[in-house]
Order: sequence, then C-alpha cells, then structure tokens
Amino acid sequence: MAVSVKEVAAEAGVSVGTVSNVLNRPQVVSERTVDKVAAAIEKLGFVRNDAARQLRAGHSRNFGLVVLDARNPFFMDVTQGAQRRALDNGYTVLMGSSDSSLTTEGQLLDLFEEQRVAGVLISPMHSDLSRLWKIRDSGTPVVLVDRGSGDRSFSSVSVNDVEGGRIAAQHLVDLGRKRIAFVGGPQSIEQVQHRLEGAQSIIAGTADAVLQYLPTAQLTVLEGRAVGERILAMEPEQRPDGIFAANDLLALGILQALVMSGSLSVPEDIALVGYDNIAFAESAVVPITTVRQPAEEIGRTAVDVLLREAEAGEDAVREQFVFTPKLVIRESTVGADNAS
Amino acid sequence: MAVSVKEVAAEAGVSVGTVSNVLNRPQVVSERTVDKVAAAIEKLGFVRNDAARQLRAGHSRNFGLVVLDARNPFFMDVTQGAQRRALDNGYTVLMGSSDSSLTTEGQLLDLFEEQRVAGVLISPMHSDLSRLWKIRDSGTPVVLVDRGSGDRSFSSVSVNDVEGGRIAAQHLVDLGRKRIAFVGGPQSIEQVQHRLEGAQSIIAGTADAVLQYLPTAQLTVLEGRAVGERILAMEPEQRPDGIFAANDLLALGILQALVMSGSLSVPEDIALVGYDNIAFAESAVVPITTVRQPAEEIGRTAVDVLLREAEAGEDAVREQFVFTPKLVIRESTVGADNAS
DNA sequence: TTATGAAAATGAATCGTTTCAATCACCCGA
DNA sequence: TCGGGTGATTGAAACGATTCATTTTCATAA
Repeated sequence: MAVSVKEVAAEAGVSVGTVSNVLNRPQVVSERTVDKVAAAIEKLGFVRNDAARQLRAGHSRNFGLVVLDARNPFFMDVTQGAQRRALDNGYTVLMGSSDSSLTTEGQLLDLFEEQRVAGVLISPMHSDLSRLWKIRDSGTPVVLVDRGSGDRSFSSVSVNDVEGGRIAAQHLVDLGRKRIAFVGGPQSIEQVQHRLEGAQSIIAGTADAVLQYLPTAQLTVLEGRAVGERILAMEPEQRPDGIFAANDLLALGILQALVMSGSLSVPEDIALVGYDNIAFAESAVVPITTVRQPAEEIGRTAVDVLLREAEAGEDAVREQFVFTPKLVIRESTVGADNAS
Repeated sequence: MAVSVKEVAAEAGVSVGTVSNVLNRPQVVSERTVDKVAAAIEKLGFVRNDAARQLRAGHSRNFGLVVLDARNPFFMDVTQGAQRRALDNGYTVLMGSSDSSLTTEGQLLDLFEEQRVAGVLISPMHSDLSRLWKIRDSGTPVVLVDRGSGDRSFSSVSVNDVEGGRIAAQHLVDLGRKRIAFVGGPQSIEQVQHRLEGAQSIIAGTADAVLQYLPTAQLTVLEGRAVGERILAMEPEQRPDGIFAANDLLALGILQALVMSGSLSVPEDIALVGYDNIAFAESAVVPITTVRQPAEEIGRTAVDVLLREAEAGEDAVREQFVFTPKLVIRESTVGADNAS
C-alpha cells in the first residue's frame, strides 16, 4: 500500500540512492534530476518512512519529556516551550505524564528507550537517579527539568525552590501572620520538599511564628479542596492565618473551599500564597498571590541544553541553569481594599 | 553501543529467531530456554528497538492526536482520556496542538504520516477534509474528535454543539436578558460556528431579543480580556446584558476585564455563560455558568472507535457518537444571592 | 531398535532508508 | 585525440526485529 523510495526511483528512472540524495542533500544532485524525482514523489504521494530512517540512524529525532502532571498548566507551559524550541531544530517532543507515580515514570522511560529518543527531559519524582544514569550510560543525554542535580552529575534547568519557599513565607510573615501552614505533598517530590525547607528557614528565624505542615497525596485542586475542608473544621485558635500552598492548583482548591463555606474570608482571616503563577491564579475568585516560575523559558532552555549535549556526545559539559522565582502579589494576601 | 537481539542470542547460546520468540510468543519456547534468554537480556540490558520492529510491521503502535489548543484544559482532559485508554490496549498517543493554524495542523499530519501512526484522532480546523481522505485511503484510520462528520464518511465522536448553543442562549433568555452577545472565533472553527447557530436559533424565536456577534481571533483568556475591554467601552444602551462565550477561557478573560474595571458587575449587569466546564470555571472570581462536555469520555470513546477501525481494516463500519451537552449553572448567571 | 509425530529451535529473507565506495558522463586543456 | 578531473549517479551493504519454512530433538509406540 505504502510507496517506498524504490517505486519513486523506478517512476523517475533513477536509482534509490539518488532519490535519497534528493531527499537529504539536494545540492549534490543535478537540478534536472531533482525535478524528475520531485515530480515522481508528488505523483505517487510518497511519504518517508521514519522507522526505516531511524533504524539506519540508530536514534530518532524525538526527545522524550516526562512531567509530573500533564493537567497542571505549569507543565503545559513548560511543554509548550520545549515543543516549540525542539521543532525549530527539527526535533519533536513526546510528552508523557508520570502523574506522580514511580511506576508510570518507569513505564514512560521504558517507552522512550524503546523509541530510541535522542534525549530525555525529565522532572523526576525522587532523588534516586540510578535509572537515569543507566540511560545516559547507554548514550542518551538526560536533562533534569524543574529540579536541580545536587552533585551536578546531570545537566539541569530549574528554579531555586528553597528561595521560592523563603519568598512566600517571608511575605506572609511581613503581613504579620504568625500561624503559617504549608500545604503540599508527597514529600518524595523534591520540589515540594525544598519549598517547605525554605518556608521553615524563615519561620524558624521569626519570633513566635509557627509552621504546621498539612500533607497532601497530590498537588491537585481536589486535594486542595479537601485541605480547605480540614482547615474549616479546625478549632479557631489553632487555625492558620497564613497558608503557603506548594502549587497554584492546591491554592485554588483551598480557596474554593474557604470561599464556598462563607465563614472565613481571604485574605482577612487567612492569607493565601500559591506557587507557579499559572494563568488561572489571576482569574480566581480572589486572585491568588503566587511565586512565579518562568515555565516556557524552562522548557526552551532545557531543550537548548539537550541539543548541546546531543551534539557534544561523550564529552558533553554539564550545565546547571537555576532561575530565580519572583513573588507576584495579588488580593489573596493583600486584599482589594488595601491594594488600591 | 546499543545491544541487539543478535548479541542476546550469542550470550544465551540460541538463535535470533528464538530470542524473538521469547519476546513475542514465549509459549512456543521451552521454559528452560526462556529463562536462559531472559537472563541474557537482563545481563546485557537489552532494550527492543522499536524502529526495527515498526519497519517490519509496516506501522507503529502510536496513535496521533491533533487538538486545537494544548493549553486549553478541555483538550488536556480529552488527551488524558485518550492516553489512558490507548495505554490499556498497548498503544501510545502522540499529541500535537494545531494552535488553530492550518499550517501547523498540516505539519502535524505530515509528521504522523512519516511516523506511520496506527491511526489519527483529530479535531480538525475546517470542513475541507480532503487531506484526511487521503490519509485514510493510504490505510490509516481517522476519527474526528469533538466534531461531527456531516456526511458520516468518517467516524466521529462529538458533542451536539448546536444544542449546546441553544441551551446557553435559552438560559440567558430565561433570565430575562434581551441584548445577547456571542463571543468567539474564528468562524472557520466549526464548533464555534455551530454554537453560534444554536444561539441564533433561540434568539430568532424570542420577541425583542437581539444577538450581536463579537468575533475573536482565538479562543484564549487574552482574547477574552480584550473583548471585555471592548464591552466596557460600549455605550450603555448598546452594551449586552448577557454574554455567551464560545469557551471557558474566553469567559474567564471577559470576566477578568469586567471585574477588574469595577464598573460592571456579573451577573447583575451582565450575565455570562461559558462552554466546556473546565475545572477552573468553578474557581473563577465569579464561578462561571457553562455548558459541560464530557471531555475524558470523548477521548476514551474516540480511541475505542479507532481501535475498532484499525482492527476491521478495509471494511470498517463508520460510527458516529454524539454526546449531549449539559448546562451547569453557577453564579455568573444566577448570582450568589438568588442562588442560596 | 526403529518409526512417527509433536515440540523446539533455526536462519535466511524481509521491511525502507541511508551511506559510501565505485563507476560513469562529460568537459577542458594539452 | 587523449588524459585528467569534476560532478553526477549507482548499487550493494547495513541498521535490528520478525516471520516462516525447514531442520533438529526427543519421547513414545510399535
């Protein structure tokens, strides 16, 4: 059914080698022949078989990208940035979501290995990078996304999460909040861990401020809503007056629960800070103060690094990019009244 | 660098054919041999080369999915549903976003053809399906997603958009709104066109109700905000008192502009209805009334249909699934006061 | 002991593209 | 007219997994 170079060659009255040359290095082929072959391709509707091409090349022109949660707009933005930059260099990006599951993460990596991707971009779950070591040893470059590589053994493009945690906590403290809650989890996700650490460091250095940790199983709106319910059910004297959520989805969920109840108001009773600055944080019931990460730029940069590593091969230099997060202040901490 | 079946065969002391059998039909191989081969695979870290496998098979085990906008949570949900169902059947889904550009849509289809995908799922831009005909003629099944196939020449999984438009407009009319605005575009997107038609049919049948069309170039939050500005700038007497936005992103943007201005309130001055029921519609400044589409189910069903077509080959039966949309009423039309 | 058949294992051919050493065509200067 | 050189073209080998017709092995019945 499918047309192959062989048939194109027959139609154009040339050899298969020539057809291949027309496809890949037209400058070495005479103009007349290029035209003949182009006509044959057009006539027969020939489409290159990428599998055969890859087989010969030994690897594909796809990068594999593993994100923690495809439904989180933050990761969609990262993906978008990566996709575009890759496309500009003749590569495509296969995106998979690990959904914070180690098993799924492994399956995706299996898949990418079978597909012989030209490189792996991954926002890994935890600190055991042995699987990634193996992949790189087999010749496939790996770049960590949204997560630093402690020992610099991998290239990475990340944001300083500890600093992000500090910024958020400091902001709450500056507003005079004393009973701060950190919402997020699982702790096995390093980003969450670091944001918590940052917050802890600020609270520890602040007189009579206390930090309580409200763990969640995932970083979703639904989990956020559940935490909101839990907060509503607390005794007033132990209820937090400032909440730092590990991402905007959680913050959105918490906000929803609080607002729907009608008994607690944001930011008067509870000030709320999120993380990521997804587009929807701005259009929330109460626009959410958040810590901005340059999502698209992270994606773009990660692909750039990967391209360089792929280019360099064996003796590639590891690069560490660390962006600095920025606080975006909105009504969920400062209130519309105070703001204007 | 990479280990091939040949080396595994040597290590295990068997032939390559046997290794392949162990991989694909272990039941025809003696248990002892299976163990030997498994040990060799483990020892050498062998990973199947999918390109070679595909080359032989003539097609891959990937489906290609083209959505209109990867950043729209609605399509992410569709993708998620498709991804999961595909994975359960041993397939994977390559997702690409056409970003409402015909050129990009074409590029993605080129890519999918080169990759010899086992099937195409597409939310096509316009009604010229000739490209899709060609793809199907070459033996690759095609299923339209979120869009019916007028003449039933393609299988499709969609939602009745005309009905959705009717529901939304009827709701606004029932609330006593007379000057209705439809926001959305480009009209080349059939879904938008149909929703508009539905709204028109209701308005046409309602005494002294008028419909004005506010076109947009895309269905994004940003465009929505621009429309919001435009509405704010209108003379009060020609300003709409009810808005039907072609999707929730637009609605969110419009809402943002109106609320930020502080001069017009929702729903008192303007009632607002969106479309899709994305998760963020519920957590908006004013929770948005919207028309729900069963996103994940659409994705799942589409893959089911594709699997059946792929199975059946030539003489596949075309299937048309049309879901019925449902109105989800929230404060953007009914107001918190009236609601409780 | 030998014949018989089932089970297991083999290995060559195949998929479609790319690469590269070898060949061919052609022009120019001697 | 011939040799040398350049540019264009050729065709066979290679990539790695799968398939299938063939061969080998082995247990059992005669």
